[in-house]
Formats: sequence, C-alpha cells, structure tokens
Amino acid sequence: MTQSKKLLLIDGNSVAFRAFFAMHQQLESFVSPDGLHTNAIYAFNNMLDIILKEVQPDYALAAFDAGRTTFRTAQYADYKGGRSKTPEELSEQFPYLQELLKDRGITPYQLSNYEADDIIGTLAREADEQAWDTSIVTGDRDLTQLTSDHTTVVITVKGVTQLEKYTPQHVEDKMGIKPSQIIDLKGLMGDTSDNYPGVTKVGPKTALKLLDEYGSIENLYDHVDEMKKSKLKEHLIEDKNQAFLSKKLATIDRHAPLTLGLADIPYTGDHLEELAEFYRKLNFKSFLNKLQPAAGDDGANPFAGQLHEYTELTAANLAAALKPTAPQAFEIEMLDDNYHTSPIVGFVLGTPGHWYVSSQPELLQTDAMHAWLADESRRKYVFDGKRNYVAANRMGGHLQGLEFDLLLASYLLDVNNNSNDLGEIAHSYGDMDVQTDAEVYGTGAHRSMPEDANVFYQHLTQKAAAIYQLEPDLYQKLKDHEQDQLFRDMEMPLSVVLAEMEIAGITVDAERLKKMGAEFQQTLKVLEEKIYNEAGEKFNINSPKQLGVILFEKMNMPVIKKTKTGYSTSVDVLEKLKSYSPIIDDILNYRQIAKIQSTYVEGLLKSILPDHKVHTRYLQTLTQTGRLSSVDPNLQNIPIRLPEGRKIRQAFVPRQDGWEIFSSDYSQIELRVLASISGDTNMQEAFKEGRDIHANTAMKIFGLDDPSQVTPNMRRQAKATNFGIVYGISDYGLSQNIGISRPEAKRFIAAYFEQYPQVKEYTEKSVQIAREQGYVETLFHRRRYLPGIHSKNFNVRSFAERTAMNTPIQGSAADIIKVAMINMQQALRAEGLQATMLLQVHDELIFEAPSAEIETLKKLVPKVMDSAVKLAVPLKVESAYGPTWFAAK
DNA sequence: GGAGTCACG
DNA sequence: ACGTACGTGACTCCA
Repeated sequence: MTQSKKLLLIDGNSVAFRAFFAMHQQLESFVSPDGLHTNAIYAFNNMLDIILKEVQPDYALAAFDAGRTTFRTAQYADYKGGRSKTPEELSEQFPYLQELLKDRGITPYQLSNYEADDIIGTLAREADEQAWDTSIVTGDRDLTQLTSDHTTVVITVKGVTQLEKYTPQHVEDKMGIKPSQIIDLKGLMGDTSDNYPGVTKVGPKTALKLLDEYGSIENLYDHVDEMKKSKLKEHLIEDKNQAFLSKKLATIDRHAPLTLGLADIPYTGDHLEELAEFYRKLNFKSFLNKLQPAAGDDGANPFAGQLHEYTELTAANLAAALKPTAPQAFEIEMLDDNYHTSPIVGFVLGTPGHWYVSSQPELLQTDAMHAWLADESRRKYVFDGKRNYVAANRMGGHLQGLEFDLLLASYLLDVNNNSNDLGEIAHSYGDMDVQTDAEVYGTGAHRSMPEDANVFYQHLTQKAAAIYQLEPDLYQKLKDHEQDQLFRDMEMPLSVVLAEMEIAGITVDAERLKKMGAEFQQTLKVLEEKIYNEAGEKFNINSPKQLGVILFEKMNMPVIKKTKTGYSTSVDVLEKLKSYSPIIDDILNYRQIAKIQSTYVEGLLKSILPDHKVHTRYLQTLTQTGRLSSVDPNLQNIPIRLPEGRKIRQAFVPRQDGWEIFSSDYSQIELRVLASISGDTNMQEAFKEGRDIHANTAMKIFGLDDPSQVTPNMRRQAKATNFGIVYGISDYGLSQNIGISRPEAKRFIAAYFEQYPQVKEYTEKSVQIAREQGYVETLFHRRRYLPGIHSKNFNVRSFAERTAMNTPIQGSAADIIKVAMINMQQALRAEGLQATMLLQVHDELIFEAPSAEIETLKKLVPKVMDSAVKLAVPLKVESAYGPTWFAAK
C-alpha cells in the first residue's frame, strides 16, 4: 500500500495579516538594511518552519487574494466594504513574501476575480477526491467549513506560531454545528468584518438555536410559516433574501477555474542558495544560521560571517579565559526550568572575539573559577542572574559582580514581553544572531542536547554574544524610561536576595504532612459515601461535568450560572443551592478537603528534596505589576483562611531545634499607598491617627459620628468597598462581592468618593495618564503599558481603566517590599545574625531564627520594613512567631 | 492543552 | 447597552 500524498495549502493573506499584527510592537525593530519592514515575513517564516516540519508535504501552495474586486463584489457591491486600507508597512512585504515562499519550495498563486479561500477550496476538493491528506493553514475560522475526513484546517492563534487543528469533529465540538453548516450560520448572522448583513437581530446564539432546530437555511425557510408569531419570525421573513445572499457570499467556491492543478505544485524544499541570499538581503541572521549546508558540502558553515568563533575551555586555557578585566558575559546552561535540580550541561564566558565554552560543569568547581566567580571586580553580564547564582552555588561557587542582567532589563522595559528565552528576547530587540532554546533543544519531552557538540557550543557562544551586544542598547532604554535606578538598585540586587532565599529553602515536616494526609483520606472516604448515597449513584465528584449532570439534571436543581462548556458548579453557585439538598454541603466539604489533600499534602510532599526542604523559585519577571510569583512549589498560596487548610502550616518548621519561625507583615499596605499617592487628606488622617481604616470608612459612608455605631456588617461592607477601590471599582463588581443591589453599590461608591474626594481624583487621573502616555507607573517608575485603554471594545477598555487605577497601587506596594527585602538582607548580615529570610508573600516576610534572636528580630524587622520608603502616611508592620509557620501569625 | 475550580495577597 | 472586581499557580478532568 502506498502512503497517500500530503498537500499543504496556505491562506497567504490571512496568515500575513496575523503575522503582521502579532509582531506589530516590533515593527520598527524589524527593518532590513534598505528600509523594508520585515516583521510579517519573519513571523510568517517562523510559522513555515513549524508547519513544514509537522506536515512534511509532497505538494504545497500559498494562495493570495488577487485584488478587491471578485465575483462576490459583483453579487454584493459592499462585500468587504468599509475595511480599512492595508497598512503600507504590510503591503510592501507581500512581494518579498512571495519570493520567500518560492525559495522555500512553495508555489505562490493568485487568480483574478477569486479570493484565496476559493483557490484553497478548489485544490482541497481535488485532493480529497484522490484521498490525499490536506492541511490548510489560515487565521480565518470560516475556512473550517472545508474540514473533512482528509482535510484538516490549522488555525493560527496568539500570533502565528501557535496552531490549532480542526477536524470535522473539532468543529462540531467547538462550534456546535457541522462544518457544512458554517455557511448557514454566516447566512443568518452575517459577518461584520466582511460587511454583509444576515438577518436583523440574529447573532451567534439565535443562529445556533435555529440551526439546531432546522439544520439549514433552506429547511428553515421551508418551515418559517409554522413558527409562532414573534419579532424573530418577522425579521426572518423580512430578511429572507439577505439570508440567502449572505450564505452565498460565505460559501467558498470549490470549482474555481484555476490555471494550475495539483501536479503543478510539488513541494521542492528549501532552495538553499536563493534562500540564503534572501535571508542576507533581509538581515535574517538567525534563519541564516539555521540553514543546513547542502548535501555534498564539506560541512563547513557557508555563513561563517554570522557566527562567532569560540574556544573550548580546558584546564590549560582557563587562566587566559579568566584574565580580562572588562565585563564578561557569563552563562551556565541547564535544560530544565528548575535550576535547583536540573543537570548542568555546560557554560560559556568571555568578551567579544574571545568566547570560551565548556560542556564540563566540573570546571566550575575549580579554584580558579571559584575565585573569578566571587571576585566582585570581575563584572558579569548575564541573562537571569538568579538562575546563574543558584547554579554557581551548586558548584560550590559564589557568583558576585553581577553588572547587567538582560532578562531583568527586558522585563522592566516591557512587562508584557515576559518571555524568559534569551533568543526570543534578543529577536524582539532586533538581534537575529541567536536561536531560541526551543529551536536548539526542542520542547517538552523532546528537550535534549543537540547530537553535535558544536551546535551546542555555537548556541552558547551566540547567547553570550547577544547579551554583550544588547547591553548598551537596553541600558540606554532603561535610562530613557528613568528606570536605571529601578534596575540597578532594586531588581539587580533583589535577584541575589531571592537566590539566597531560594537556596536556603524552608524545612517541611513530611511525617506531619503524611499523618494529616491519612486523616484527610478518611474524611474524604466518608464524604464520598454520603454523596453517592444522596445522589443515588456513584460518579466522579471531581468532574464538574458529571457533578452538573447529577445536580441539575438528575436532582433538578435550578441552574444559577453557565460556563462555556456546561453548568457552573463553583462555590458561589453551590452556596445558593444549599437549601435544596444536604448533598451541597457535603460536596463543598469534599471539595475543600480534596483541594488540601491533592495540592498541599500530596503536591507539597512531591517537592521536598533530600535536605527535607522545599526550594521554591520566585519568578521575578512575570507579573504585570511588579509582584513576585512563586512556583515549584508555590509557597505564596499556602492555606490560612479556613482552619482545616491552615493546619498545613504546622508542617513548615525551622531547620533545627531551638529555632523558630518569625513573620512580619505590612498592615494594609495598598490602602496606605493609595492614601499617599492620591494625597487624600481624609484617608491620610485616618492612618496618621492609627484608626481602624475599615471602621473609619464605614462611619463615613454610613454617615455615623461615633465608632461604636459601626456594626460588624457595616465594617465588612466598608472593607469590601476599600478593596473595590484598589481594584478599580465598578458598582456591579461591588454588588456581587457583598451581595447588595447594584443601585445600592452605586450609592456606596458615591458616598465613598464624597468622603475621600482625592481618591476619586486619583482614579480619574490614572485613567487620564494611561490615555495620554499609553502607560502607568509605580512610585519607583515601574511601567505597564495599557494598549487596551483606546480600545473600541467596552470590555477591553474597561479592563485597561481598572488596571490603570490598580497597577500603581499594587505595583508600588510590590516596590516597597522589594526595597525592604534588600535592606533586610543587608541588616541581617550587618548585625551578624543567624536569622535567615526564607519567604515573601507579597506583603509579608518569613524568617527562621534561633530563639535567642527573636527579641532582636521583633525590633529589627519592623524597623527595616517600615523605613523602606517615606510615604505621606506611616507604614505599619505586625509580627508574630512560634515553633511552626502555623503559630507565626 | 484548555477549562474549571480554588488556594493565596 | 455592553458584563467586570486586581494580581498569581496547581490540580483534575477530558478532548
């Protein structure tokens, strides 16, 4: 049996548009030497790499639209009317895109009067008839109407390098209709981007309902007279012609008069010489480097000009390598994310023209290397200093003299670009000389060392060179943003503090956890039995889908909320169902215990290392606000609010007998930040006089004149309002949160703003600033861009507005504790204490210390924390300590 | 791998 | 009228 042929069809226009806008932010860094924008070509080519590798086609074609007028505009003059003109920066790229496709062995093609869709539809039909396997790549979901047993439609999402495959089954699962019904759907609902109307007032929901009942537009209109009287019926009858026309417009012509056939479009693979010339012309160095030398070549890389030379490091040349007094780029390579445990596979160091590489980690353990690492006057340029600090520590070294961290710099310049791959970041700043780790090592289970050691060495060298090359550029950008202090005096030193905290780790009493786990297991068993009894059958309680069937179909409880995929069974829904059956309470209990068991007992046990500790990793370049996050395990969400979960904290213990856990937290730091940056005199006064801020707010919004009149419920509502303000208030959100009506919530907010007028000004000003400059800033010039602030989409814009209010508050609080941590580490050292800082939980620092040092810490820690910055209001710090983390609160 | 759920500040 | 609180990570199910 011969294998069936494989055909690849690309929707050229659609993918190019996606590619262009996916890399729109980098538009100006992707310019060829002669001024051509190349961002769409670059991203398109990335997509080609992925899809060619996956499909391995025998035949391939990329279809393009021929122009604006087609047979569809003849049927409906406004077809695709009102579309804005293709940006010049993109249209100039199309001729080059076609050249690229040819050089990569793919036939570009267009046909006057027809769209790319029709070319693709026609060829896919021809291939289908011969039972070939076809893959269609596009950014346009409408093309999923072409899926069949032999035809898969691959949709580009999140840019163009993530691909979503659609088979007929997937189409049905995702959209609720068969591929052939997509045109009926479009007929009924129309298409705003293609500018045809459909039936008045019919959107996706109504259209899906109608199709569910009638199957097609034709059948619907055969039975339209039988429908009972309604507005919908009137619209359907009135817009009948439009519906049929729209369906026709949406239908891909699968018999377009093509001037070529399948036999004319064999995939011929990369045409190496032309392709290399093309890459050179466009300055695509990384693609150039990836080109395989042609068969029969002597193996030498034909593009040596793009690659940096390197020397393999040995005991003999080590001294020479370590000699330069200029800053050196340095990087220890590990293939796994978790640098506490990942094997170390090699390292690189050097200056331009003098790169040294090694795949022998043992060299890091030599005295010469140790001396160099620890020598502060030997300045190092790195990518992810924390990762390198931990790795060096594992090899017995102490990494000092960190001068520039490319990862931290790129994060500060744009927190949206939170890639942690050196290659990706270098590309985004226009350096194409270096590949991504995914390209060199693969991803997921395929991640491994390249077979050829030279490939590995070359990659390390290119990385080191990229760090060196980008340093002046990024440092200048930091200065332009007034972020050089934030970089040099906050994030750089913090990375070392975090490394030390991660290395210290926190001891976990595994026996204690196991014992708790056994108890939870019993409780779960009992609850499980009870739930099965109440439901009258066994089912998987952990499956929201199965649970939904039991509650809402078998037991007929009212549906409170729906999710994309079915019934919602979340806590707030279950809370409302409590009165219907005791099963609800049991499910809530079961969920609570199951969560503790799986995440905090079993999960935590898995991350304990042989030293009886867990070593989290703090992600310093991830959040949009400047906060840290914690992974592997996450130690920033250990339970505390409910007594059962809180017990988990009993398993977090000091590293030796006679020591204790000590914890200090900022009290209401975000509200204090708000009081300070808004300049609100009423709020500042409350903090200056040490009043209970929530009770104070309650008095103000309820119009009371004595604190004794504040009931617990008033205080609760006032507290929620305070939080709401910090989050970027909305009446709806507040009403949901405290269970009041929306008008009531509205009155709360109005009363709040009347009492704290400068807070109101602050919220308005933040949004204003975001609109004018495109970003907001924290106290220490941490910056967050908010492109959504100008969106025409209400949701997107509203979100950006709330973010504009919240980010300076949350981010400044994050800045403050970061300063405190740096000062704290310094203070512990200066005082010669054994106490060790272990954890940070956003507004809280956790230490372990000998009992004898507790009295010192009780004074020292709050002093360091509350003096981290000078605000218009005092910072308040509260401390606690005890034999376990449980007691230290 | 996405969705749902729930743990934290 | 639109439909939401801000910031995270881990686990389970299920395609």
